Amino acid sequence: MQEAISNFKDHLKKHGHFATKPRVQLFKVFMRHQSMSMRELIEALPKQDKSSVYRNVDLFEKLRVIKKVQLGWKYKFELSELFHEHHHHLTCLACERVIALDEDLVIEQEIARLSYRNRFKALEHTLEIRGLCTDCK
Amino acid sequence: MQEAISNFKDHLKKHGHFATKPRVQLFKVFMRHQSMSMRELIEALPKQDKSSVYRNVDLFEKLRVIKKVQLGWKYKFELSELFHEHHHHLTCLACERVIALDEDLVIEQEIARLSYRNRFKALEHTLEIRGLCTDCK
DNA sequence: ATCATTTTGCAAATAATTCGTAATTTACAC
DNA sequence: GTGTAAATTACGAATTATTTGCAAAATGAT
Repeated sequence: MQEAISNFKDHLKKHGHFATKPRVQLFKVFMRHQSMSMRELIEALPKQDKSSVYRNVDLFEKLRVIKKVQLGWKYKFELSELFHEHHHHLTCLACERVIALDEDLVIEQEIARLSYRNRFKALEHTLEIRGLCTDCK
Repeated sequence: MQEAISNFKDHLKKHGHFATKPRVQLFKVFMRHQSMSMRELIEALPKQDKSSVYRNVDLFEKLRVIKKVQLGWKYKFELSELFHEHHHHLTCLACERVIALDEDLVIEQEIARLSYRNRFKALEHTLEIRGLCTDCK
């Protein structure tokens, strides 16, 4: 917990940015939630001006602190593999429930193989499987 | 080509919607392009009112004619596997170039396995690998 | 503590999306 | 083809989301 925060601060500084209070607060919001939409972030930080939230979300994305993920019809943000265990998503198109899957070695390996074959340096990836969950199908 | 269009029309009718001229035009735009953003769609159909484009994109998404995909920092729409060969994406975060990969059996199989294990009916999926292409790394 | 620089908050501008409604178009029965 | 009911469209207006400019506040280094 504390370690993640100081890693985060180092990450910002290493890239020439200040580890300000609003940024740490934003980071903590991401630590508390699996994924957050822009609207949810703004609501979770009522003291902060929303343009600052926008700016910092952009910055976090550029620095790969967070990444954008699709979840059903929406897109949200969540901590990148630099700050959180990697996982994949099953999203129910009916009830919009999201099931997070643990890292899958078969898929990770295949992604490594595909990247290598295309002389591509893979930094991150997202896999979303959309369909119907047990209750909805 | 013609066949895809009549399949599309049947698909609409089967689900209780009219195969109108604006919808067929929109479908043709998707046939001509790998992927399109909302803005690109509106620009590609200057005769159509943009609220109609929005409504039809929503409808297409609901009927799974198209699906939303992430491409780098943006998201776009492209024909779903019902109307186009399935594929995955490598996106360069620096130059934003997108490399489309052919269907990959290892990944498809693993997705089938994961879905089965979670009693989930998978309808579609998207995989995006983000990183740096040969020229940018 | 001081200074140069970055970042924030605020207000205003711009862009994206949704909504209401009248006019048009569609599918279908004749 | 013509008529008809229902769906869909275009248009304008309203909302919502995102971006921008700038003064004030906060940051890290000295």
